[in-house]
Amino acid sequence: MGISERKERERQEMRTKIIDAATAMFMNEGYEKTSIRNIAEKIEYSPATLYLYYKDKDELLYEVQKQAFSKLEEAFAREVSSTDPLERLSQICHSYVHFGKDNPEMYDLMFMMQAPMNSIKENEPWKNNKDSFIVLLDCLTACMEKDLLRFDDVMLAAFSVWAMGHGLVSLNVSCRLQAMNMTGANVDILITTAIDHYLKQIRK
Amino acid sequence: MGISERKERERQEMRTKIIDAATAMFMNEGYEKTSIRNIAEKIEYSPATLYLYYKDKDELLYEVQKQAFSKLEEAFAREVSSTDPLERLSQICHSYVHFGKDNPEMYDLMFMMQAPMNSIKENEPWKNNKDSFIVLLDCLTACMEKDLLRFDDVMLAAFSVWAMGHGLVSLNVSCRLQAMNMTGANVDILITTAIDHYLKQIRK
DNA sequence: TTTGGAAAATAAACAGTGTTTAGTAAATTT
DNA sequence: AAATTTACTAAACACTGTTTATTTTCCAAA
Repeated sequence: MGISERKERERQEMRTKIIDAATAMFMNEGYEKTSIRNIAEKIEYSPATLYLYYKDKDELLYEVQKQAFSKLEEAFAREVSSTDPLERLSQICHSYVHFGKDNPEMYDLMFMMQAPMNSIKENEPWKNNKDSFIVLLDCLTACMEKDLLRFDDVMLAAFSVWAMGHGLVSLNVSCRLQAMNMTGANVDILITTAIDHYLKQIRK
Repeated sequence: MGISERKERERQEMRTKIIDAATAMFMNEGYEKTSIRNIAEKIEYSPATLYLYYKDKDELLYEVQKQAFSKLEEAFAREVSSTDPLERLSQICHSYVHFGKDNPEMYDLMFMMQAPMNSIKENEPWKNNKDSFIVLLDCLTACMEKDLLRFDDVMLAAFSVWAMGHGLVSLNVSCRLQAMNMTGANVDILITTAIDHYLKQIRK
Protein backbone atom coordinates (compact mmCIF):
# COMPACT_ATOMS: atom_id res chain seq x y z
CA MET A 1 0.00 0.00 0.00
CA GLY A 2 1.27 3.49 -0.93
CA ILE A 3 -0.28 5.26 2.02
CA SER A 4 2.41 4.52 4.57
CA GLU A 5 4.98 5.51 2.00
CA ARG A 6 3.25 8.84 1.50
CA LYS A 7 3.21 9.28 5.27
CA GLU A 8 6.92 8.60 5.44
CA ARG A 9 7.49 11.03 2.58
CA GLU A 10 5.42 13.69 4.33
CA ARG A 11 7.41 13.08 7.46
CA GLN A 12 10.68 13.67 5.61
CA GLU A 13 9.24 16.77 4.00
CA MET A 14 8.35 18.10 7.43
CA ARG A 15 11.86 17.34 8.70
CA THR A 16 13.49 19.24 5.85
CA LYS A 17 10.95 22.04 6.22
CA ILE A 18 12.11 22.43 9.82
CA ILE A 19 15.85 22.34 9.23
CA ASP A 20 15.56 24.55 6.15
CA ALA A 21 13.83 27.17 8.25
CA ALA A 22 16.34 26.69 11.05
CA THR A 23 19.29 26.92 8.66
CA ALA A 24 17.91 30.06 7.03
CA MET A 25 17.32 31.74 10.39
CA PHE A 26 20.78 30.77 11.52
CA MET A 27 22.36 32.37 8.47
CA ASN A 28 20.17 35.46 8.30
CA GLU A 29 18.95 36.34 11.77
CA GLY A 30 21.86 34.71 13.61
CA TYR A 31 22.11 32.30 16.52
CA GLU A 32 20.54 34.61 19.08
CA LYS A 33 17.24 34.88 17.24
CA THR A 34 17.03 31.19 16.46
CA SER A 35 14.84 29.65 19.15
CA ILE A 36 12.49 26.69 18.89
CA ARG A 37 9.56 29.08 19.17
CA ASN A 38 10.88 31.33 16.40
CA ILE A 39 11.48 28.42 14.04
CA ALA A 40 8.00 27.08 14.80
CA GLU A 41 6.48 30.47 14.09
CA LYS A 42 8.33 30.73 10.78
CA ILE A 43 6.96 27.42 9.50
CA GLU A 44 3.55 28.14 11.07
CA TYR A 45 3.46 25.20 13.46
CA SER A 46 3.37 25.02 17.23
CA PRO A 47 6.69 24.67 19.08
CA ALA A 48 5.68 21.26 20.42
CA THR A 49 5.41 19.91 16.88
CA LEU A 50 9.17 20.24 16.35
CA TYR A 51 9.66 17.71 19.13
CA LEU A 52 7.73 15.11 17.13
CA TYR A 53 10.48 15.30 14.50
CA TYR A 54 13.59 16.06 16.55
CA LYS A 55 14.46 14.86 20.03
CA ASP A 56 15.74 18.20 21.26
CA LYS A 57 17.42 21.40 20.13
CA ASP A 58 20.88 19.81 20.08
CA GLU A 59 19.70 17.20 17.59
CA LEU A 60 18.19 19.95 15.47
CA LEU A 61 21.46 21.88 15.57
CA TYR A 62 23.28 18.73 14.53
CA GLU A 63 21.10 18.52 11.42
CA VAL A 64 21.63 22.20 10.67
CA GLN A 65 25.35 21.55 11.05
CA LYS A 66 25.03 18.77 8.49
CA GLN A 67 23.45 21.26 6.09
CA ALA A 68 26.31 23.68 6.75
CA PHE A 69 28.89 21.04 5.86
CA SER A 70 27.07 20.43 2.58
CA LYS A 71 27.56 24.10 1.82
CA LEU A 72 31.27 23.82 2.60
CA GLU A 73 31.53 20.82 0.30
CA GLU A 74 29.80 22.85 -2.43
CA ALA A 75 32.34 25.61 -1.92
CA PHE A 76 35.16 23.07 -2.28
CA ALA A 77 33.55 21.67 -5.44
CA ARG A 78 33.41 25.17 -6.89
CA GLU A 79 36.77 26.54 -5.79
CA VAL A 80 39.09 23.52 -5.65
CA SER A 81 39.81 22.73 -9.27
CA SER A 82 43.55 22.43 -9.87
CA THR A 83 45.13 19.06 -10.72
CA ASP A 84 48.46 20.08 -9.16
CA PRO A 85 48.39 18.74 -5.57
CA LEU A 86 50.14 21.73 -4.01
CA GLU A 87 47.93 24.17 -5.87
CA ARG A 88 44.92 22.13 -4.78
CA LEU A 89 46.06 22.34 -1.17
CA SER A 90 46.29 26.08 -1.47
CA GLN A 91 42.81 26.24 -2.99
CA ILE A 92 41.38 24.09 -0.21
CA CYS A 93 42.87 26.32 2.47
CA HIS A 94 41.71 29.55 0.88
CA SER A 95 38.26 28.13 0.20
CA TYR A 96 38.03 27.09 3.86
CA VAL A 97 39.12 30.49 5.13
CA HIS A 98 36.79 32.24 2.73
CA PHE A 99 33.86 30.11 3.88
CA GLY A 100 34.57 30.94 7.52
CA LYS A 101 34.80 34.64 6.81
CA ASP A 102 31.53 34.71 4.83
CA ASN A 103 29.53 32.44 7.17
CA PRO A 104 30.72 33.09 10.70
CA GLU A 105 27.52 31.81 12.36
CA MET A 106 27.70 28.59 10.36
CA TYR A 107 31.39 28.22 11.07
CA ASP A 108 30.65 28.61 14.76
CA LEU A 109 28.06 25.85 14.57
CA MET A 110 30.35 23.57 12.56
CA PHE A 111 33.60 23.91 14.48
CA MET A 112 33.23 25.87 17.68
CA MET A 113 29.90 25.46 19.46
CA GLN A 114 29.52 22.69 21.97
CA ALA A 115 25.76 22.26 21.60
CA PRO A 116 25.39 20.24 18.38
CA MET A 117 28.02 17.72 19.50
CA ASN A 118 25.91 16.72 22.50
CA SER A 119 23.54 14.71 20.33
CA ILE A 120 26.23 12.30 19.15
CA LYS A 121 25.83 8.86 20.63
CA GLU A 122 28.59 7.43 22.79
CA ASN A 123 31.27 5.49 20.88
CA GLU A 124 29.96 6.85 17.61
CA PRO A 125 32.26 9.16 15.73
CA TRP A 126 31.30 12.59 14.46
CA LYS A 127 30.74 12.17 10.74
CA ASN A 128 29.20 15.43 9.51
CA ASN A 129 32.65 16.68 8.56
CA LYS A 130 33.77 13.41 7.00
CA ASP A 131 33.42 14.30 3.31
CA SER A 132 35.11 17.68 3.56
CA PHE A 133 37.91 16.21 5.65
CA ILE A 134 38.44 13.55 3.01
CA VAL A 135 38.95 16.29 0.42
CA LEU A 136 41.87 17.52 2.51
CA LEU A 137 43.11 14.02 3.24
CA ASP A 138 43.13 12.97 -0.44
CA CYS A 139 44.93 16.12 -1.45
CA LEU A 140 47.60 15.66 1.22
CA THR A 141 48.02 12.02 0.24
CA ALA A 142 48.66 13.13 -3.34
CA CYS A 143 51.14 15.74 -2.12
CA MET A 144 53.03 13.26 0.01
CA GLU A 145 53.13 10.57 -2.66
CA LYS A 146 55.10 13.06 -4.70
CA ASP A 147 57.20 13.86 -1.61
CA LEU A 148 56.26 17.54 -1.71
CA LEU A 149 55.66 18.12 2.00
CA ARG A 150 57.72 18.14 5.17
CA PHE A 151 55.52 15.52 6.81
CA ASP A 152 55.93 11.78 7.36
CA ASP A 153 52.40 10.94 8.42
CA VAL A 154 49.34 11.94 6.38
CA MET A 155 47.08 12.04 9.41
CA LEU A 156 49.46 14.34 11.25
CA ALA A 157 49.67 16.54 8.16
CA ALA A 158 45.89 16.73 7.83
CA PHE A 159 45.47 17.53 11.50
CA SER A 160 48.18 20.20 11.35
CA VAL A 161 46.82 21.94 8.26
CA TRP A 162 43.29 21.80 9.62
CA ALA A 163 44.44 23.16 12.98
CA MET A 164 46.26 26.07 11.34
CA GLY A 165 43.30 26.93 9.12
CA HIS A 166 40.86 26.59 11.96
CA GLY A 167 43.07 28.59 14.29
CA LEU A 168 43.22 31.50 11.89
CA VAL A 169 39.51 31.46 11.06
CA SER A 170 38.16 30.81 14.55
CA LEU A 171 40.24 33.53 16.20
CA ASN A 172 38.65 35.86 13.70
CA VAL A 173 35.12 34.50 14.15
CA SER A 174 35.42 34.76 17.95
CA CYS A 175 36.68 38.34 17.68
CA ARG A 176 39.99 37.54 19.37
CA LEU A 177 41.98 39.29 16.66
CA GLN A 178 41.24 42.55 18.39
CA ALA A 179 44.35 41.47 20.29
CA MET A 180 46.44 42.66 17.38
CA ASN A 181 45.10 46.16 16.81
CA MET A 182 43.80 45.97 13.27
CA THR A 183 40.37 45.98 11.69
CA GLY A 184 38.37 44.75 8.72
CA ALA A 185 40.33 44.34 5.53
CA ASN A 186 43.68 44.19 7.34
CA VAL A 187 42.58 41.07 9.18
CA ASP A 188 41.69 39.37 5.89
CA ILE A 189 45.14 40.19 4.53
CA LEU A 190 46.81 38.94 7.71
CA ILE A 191 44.96 35.62 7.56
CA THR A 192 45.67 35.13 3.87
CA THR A 193 49.34 35.99 4.42
CA ALA A 194 49.56 33.59 7.33
CA ILE A 195 48.05 30.73 5.30
CA ASP A 196 50.37 31.30 2.36
CA HIS A 197 53.35 31.57 4.68
CA TYR A 198 52.41 28.30 6.36
CA LEU A 199 52.02 26.51 3.03
CA LYS A 200 55.53 27.63 2.14
CA GLN A 201 56.91 26.45 5.45
CA ILE A 202 55.52 22.92 5.12
CA ARG A 203 56.71 22.60 1.55
CA LYS A 204 59.86 20.63 0.84
CA MET B 1 37.01 60.82 56.63
CA GLY B 2 37.77 57.09 56.29
CA ILE B 3 34.18 56.03 55.94
CA SER B 4 33.83 56.54 52.19
CA GLU B 5 37.12 54.74 51.77
CA ARG B 6 35.77 51.79 53.71
CA LYS B 7 32.66 51.84 51.51
CA GLU B 8 34.81 51.75 48.40
CA ARG B 9 36.85 48.92 49.92
CA GLU B 10 33.69 46.98 50.75
CA ARG B 11 32.48 47.55 47.21
CA GLN B 12 35.67 46.06 45.80
CA GLU B 13 35.44 43.14 48.22
CA MET B 14 31.92 42.47 46.99
CA ARG B 15 33.08 42.60 43.37
CA THR B 16 35.84 40.07 43.98
CA LYS B 17 33.48 37.95 46.06
CA ILE B 18 31.20 37.74 43.05
CA ILE B 19 33.80 36.94 40.40
CA ASP B 20 35.57 34.49 42.70
CA ALA B 21 32.33 32.58 43.11
CA ALA B 22 31.63 32.84 39.39
CA THR B 23 35.14 31.68 38.51
CA ALA B 24 34.94 28.73 40.90
CA MET B 25 31.56 27.65 39.56
CA PHE B 26 32.82 27.94 36.03
CA MET B 27 35.77 25.70 36.76
CA ASN B 28 33.96 23.16 38.93
CA GLU B 29 30.32 22.99 37.92
CA GLY B 30 30.90 24.16 34.34
CA TYR B 31 29.30 26.81 32.14
CA GLU B 32 25.85 25.21 32.07
CA LYS B 33 25.35 25.44 35.83
CA THR B 34 26.66 28.96 36.09
CA SER B 35 23.65 31.26 36.05
CA ILE B 36 23.23 34.60 37.77
CA ARG B 37 20.82 32.97 40.20
CA ASN B 38 23.26 30.16 41.03
CA ILE B 39 26.12 32.58 41.65
CA ALA B 40 23.85 34.72 43.83
CA GLU B 41 22.80 31.68 45.82
CA LYS B 42 26.41 30.63 46.34
CA ILE B 43 27.41 33.98 47.86
CA GLU B 44 24.07 34.20 49.71
CA TYR B 45 22.79 37.35 48.03
CA SER B 46 19.77 38.02 45.87
CA PRO B 47 20.26 37.85 42.07
CA ALA B 48 19.39 41.54 41.72
CA THR B 49 22.36 42.48 43.91
CA LEU B 50 24.82 41.29 41.27
CA TYR B 51 23.45 43.98 38.97
CA LEU B 52 24.54 46.66 41.42
CA TYR B 53 28.14 45.57 40.80
CA TYR B 54 28.11 44.40 37.18
CA LYS B 55 26.10 45.79 34.28
CA ASP B 56 25.12 42.41 32.88
CA LYS B 57 26.24 38.81 32.55
CA ASP B 58 28.59 39.58 29.68
CA GLU B 59 30.49 42.07 31.82
CA LEU B 60 30.70 39.47 34.58
CA LEU B 61 32.03 36.90 32.12
CA TYR B 62 34.59 39.43 30.95
CA GLU B 63 35.89 39.74 34.51
CA VAL B 64 35.97 35.96 34.94
CA GLN B 65 37.90 35.83 31.68
CA LYS B 66 40.38 38.29 33.16
CA GLN B 67 40.84 35.93 36.12
CA ALA B 68 41.38 33.04 33.72
CA PHE B 69 44.14 34.93 31.91
CA SER B 70 45.85 35.54 35.24
CA LYS B 71 45.91 31.78 35.69
CA LEU B 72 47.45 31.31 32.25
CA GLU B 73 50.10 33.91 33.09
CA GLU B 74 50.84 32.03 36.30
CA ALA B 75 51.26 28.84 34.28
CA PHE B 76 53.68 30.63 31.97
CA ALA B 77 55.61 31.98 34.97
CA ARG B 78 55.93 28.45 36.35
CA GLU B 79 56.61 26.51 33.16
CA VAL B 80 58.49 28.93 30.90
CA SER B 81 61.95 29.14 32.38
CA SER B 82 64.62 28.54 29.74
CA THR B 83 66.91 31.35 28.60
CA ASP B 84 67.33 29.81 25.15
CA PRO B 85 64.73 31.51 22.91
CA LEU B 86 63.81 28.40 20.93
CA GLU B 87 63.50 26.32 24.06
CA ARG B 88 61.40 29.08 25.59
CA LEU B 89 59.11 29.05 22.55
CA SER B 90 58.63 25.33 22.97
CA GLN B 91 57.87 25.78 26.68
CA ILE B 92 55.31 28.49 25.91
CA CYS B 93 53.52 26.30 23.37
CA HIS B 94 53.42 23.27 25.62
CA SER B 95 52.33 25.32 28.62
CA TYR B 96 49.54 26.80 26.50
CA VAL B 97 48.37 23.42 25.26
CA HIS B 98 48.56 21.96 28.74
CA PHE B 99 46.48 24.80 30.14
CA GLY B 100 43.81 24.28 27.51
CA LYS B 101 43.66 20.57 28.18
CA ASP B 102 43.35 21.00 31.95
CA ASN B 103 40.91 23.91 31.89
CA PRO B 104 38.60 23.41 28.91
CA GLU B 105 35.78 25.56 30.32
CA MET B 106 38.19 28.41 31.00
CA TYR B 107 39.79 28.03 27.61
CA ASP B 108 36.35 28.23 26.03
CA LEU B 109 35.67 31.47 27.89
CA MET B 110 39.07 32.93 27.03
CA PHE B 111 39.30 32.11 23.34
CA MET B 112 36.11 30.64 21.94
CA MET B 113 32.91 31.99 23.49
CA GLN B 114 31.32 35.07 21.99
CA ALA B 115 29.60 36.29 25.16
CA PRO B 116 32.40 37.94 27.14
CA MET B 117 33.56 39.94 24.11
CA ASN B 118 30.22 41.74 23.89
CA SER B 119 31.08 43.94 26.84
CA ILE B 120 34.08 45.54 25.15
CA LYS B 121 33.47 49.15 24.23
CA GLU B 122 33.61 50.19 20.60
CA ASN B 123 37.07 51.23 19.37
CA GLU B 124 38.64 49.83 22.50
CA PRO B 125 40.91 46.83 22.01
CA TRP B 126 40.58 43.59 23.93
CA LYS B 127 43.31 43.67 26.54
CA ASN B 128 42.68 40.71 28.85
CA ASN B 129 45.09 38.63 26.82
CA LYS B 130 47.70 41.36 26.48
CA ASP B 131 50.24 40.14 29.04
CA SER B 132 50.23 36.53 27.94
CA PHE B 133 50.46 37.58 24.30
CA ILE B 134 53.47 39.73 25.14
CA VAL B 135 55.22 36.66 26.58
CA LEU B 136 54.91 35.07 23.15
CA LEU B 137 55.81 38.28 21.35
CA ASP B 138 58.97 38.85 23.40
CA CYS B 139 60.08 35.29 22.91
CA LEU B 140 59.57 35.45 19.16
CA THR B 141 61.40 38.76 19.00
CA ALA B 142 64.37 37.15 20.74
CA CYS B 143 64.20 34.20 18.34
CA MET B 144 64.13 36.44 15.28
CA GLU B 145 66.92 38.71 16.48
CA LYS B 146 69.09 35.61 16.39
CA ASP B 147 67.63 34.72 12.98
CA LEU B 148 66.36 31.36 14.21
CA LEU B 149 62.95 31.35 12.55
CA ARG B 150 61.57 31.24 9.03
CA PHE B 151 59.62 34.46 9.50
CA ASP B 152 60.25 38.04 8.43
CA ASP B 153 57.60 39.76 10.50
CA VAL B 154 57.29 39.25 14.27
CA MET B 155 53.58 40.00 14.27
CA LEU B 156 52.94 37.45 11.55
CA ALA B 157 55.02 34.92 13.46
CA ALA B 158 53.12 35.55 16.69
CA PHE B 159 49.79 35.29 14.93
CA SER B 160 50.81 32.08 13.18
CA VAL B 161 52.13 30.35 16.30
CA TRP B 162 49.10 31.42 18.29
CA ALA B 163 46.75 30.24 15.52
CA MET B 164 48.42 26.84 15.37
CA GLY B 165 48.35 26.41 19.14
CA HIS B 166 44.78 27.61 19.36
CA GLY B 167 43.72 25.44 16.45
CA LEU B 168 45.07 22.31 18.10
CA VAL B 169 43.64 23.09 21.52
CA SER B 170 40.26 24.41 20.45
CA LEU B 171 39.50 21.51 18.13
CA ASN B 172 40.07 19.32 21.15
CA VAL B 173 38.03 21.48 23.53
CA SER B 174 35.13 21.60 21.08
CA CYS B 175 35.24 17.81 20.65
CA ARG B 176 35.93 18.03 16.90
CA LEU B 177 38.82 15.60 17.14
CA GLN B 178 36.32 12.78 17.08
CA ALA B 179 36.78 13.34 13.36
CA MET B 180 40.01 11.40 13.56
CA ASN B 181 38.92 8.24 15.36
CA MET B 182 41.04 8.33 18.48
CA THR B 183 40.37 8.89 22.16
CA GLY B 184 41.89 10.22 25.36
CA ALA B 185 45.63 9.81 25.64
CA ASN B 186 46.09 9.41 21.89
CA VAL B 187 44.71 12.88 21.31
CA ASP B 188 47.21 14.34 23.77
CA ILE B 189 50.05 12.64 21.94
CA LEU B 190 48.74 13.83 18.58
CA ILE B 191 48.55 17.44 19.76
CA THR B 192 52.02 17.33 21.32
CA THR B 193 53.44 15.75 18.19
CA ALA B 194 51.79 18.36 15.99
CA ILE B 195 53.19 21.21 18.08
CA ASP B 196 56.71 19.81 18.04
CA HIS B 197 56.49 19.16 14.32
CA TYR B 198 55.35 22.72 13.71
CA LEU B 199 58.18 24.16 15.78
CA LYS B 200 60.62 22.19 13.66
CA GLN B 201 58.99 23.40 10.45
CA ILE B 202 59.29 27.08 11.34
CA ARG B 203 62.90 26.74 12.49
CA LYS B 204 65.63 27.84 10.16
C1' DT C 1 19.17 60.19 70.76
C1' DT C 2 16.02 60.69 67.58
C1' DT C 3 15.07 61.79 62.87
C1' DG C 4 15.74 62.45 57.82
C1' DG C 5 17.90 60.98 53.84
C1' DA C 6 21.01 58.35 51.21
C1' DA C 7 22.69 53.88 50.10
C1' DA C 8 22.32 48.83 49.73
C1' DA C 9 19.71 44.74 49.28
C1' DT C 10 15.74 42.34 47.83
C1' DA C 11 10.96 40.47 46.45
C1' DA C 12 8.39 40.23 42.70
C1' DA C 13 7.53 40.68 38.15
C1' DC C 14 8.60 40.67 32.95
C1' DA C 15 9.75 38.53 28.88
C1' DG C 16 12.04 35.13 27.17
C1' DT C 17 14.03 30.04 26.86
C1' DG C 18 13.77 24.48 26.08
C1' DT C 19 10.71 20.91 27.01
C1' DT C 20 6.65 17.89 28.65
C1' DT C 21 1.91 16.66 29.33
C1' DA C 22 -2.70 16.28 28.55
C1' DG C 23 -6.17 16.94 25.43
C1' DT C 24 -8.11 18.02 20.73
C1' DA C 25 -8.70 17.43 15.74
C1' DA C 26 -7.78 14.83 11.61
C1' DA C 27 -6.93 10.77 9.02
C1' DT C 28 -7.03 5.87 8.55
C1' DT C 29 -8.71 1.31 9.54
C1' DT C 30 -12.20 -1.76 10.94
C1' DA D 1 -20.49 4.74 10.67
C1' DA D 2 -17.66 3.67 14.65
C1' DA D 3 -13.25 2.80 16.52
C1' DT D 4 -8.54 3.62 16.53
C1' DT D 5 -4.39 5.38 15.37
C1' DT D 6 -1.88 9.52 13.99
C1' DA D 7 -0.85 14.59 13.94
C1' DC D 8 -1.06 18.52 16.19
C1' DT D 9 -1.40 22.05 19.84
C1' DA D 10 -2.64 24.79 24.23
C1' DA D 11 -1.01 25.15 28.48
C1' DA D 12 2.03 24.37 31.89
C1' DC D 13 6.76 23.59 34.11
C1' DA D 14 11.12 24.94 35.38
C1' DC D 15 14.38 27.53 34.05
C1' DT D 16 17.01 31.97 32.14
C1' DG D 17 18.74 37.32 32.28
C1' DT D 18 17.07 41.60 33.76
C1' DT D 19 14.17 45.60 35.74
C1' DT D 20 11.17 47.92 39.01
C1' DA D 21 9.23 49.05 43.19
C1' DT D 22 9.83 48.26 47.93
C1' DT D 23 12.09 47.40 52.07
C1' DT D 24 16.01 47.34 55.03
C1' DT D 25 20.37 49.19 56.54
C1' DC D 26 23.42 52.70 57.45
C1' DC D 27 25.27 57.33 58.46
C1' DA D 28 24.95 62.31 59.51
C1' DA D 29 22.81 66.21 61.16
C1' DA D 30 19.18 68.30 64.53
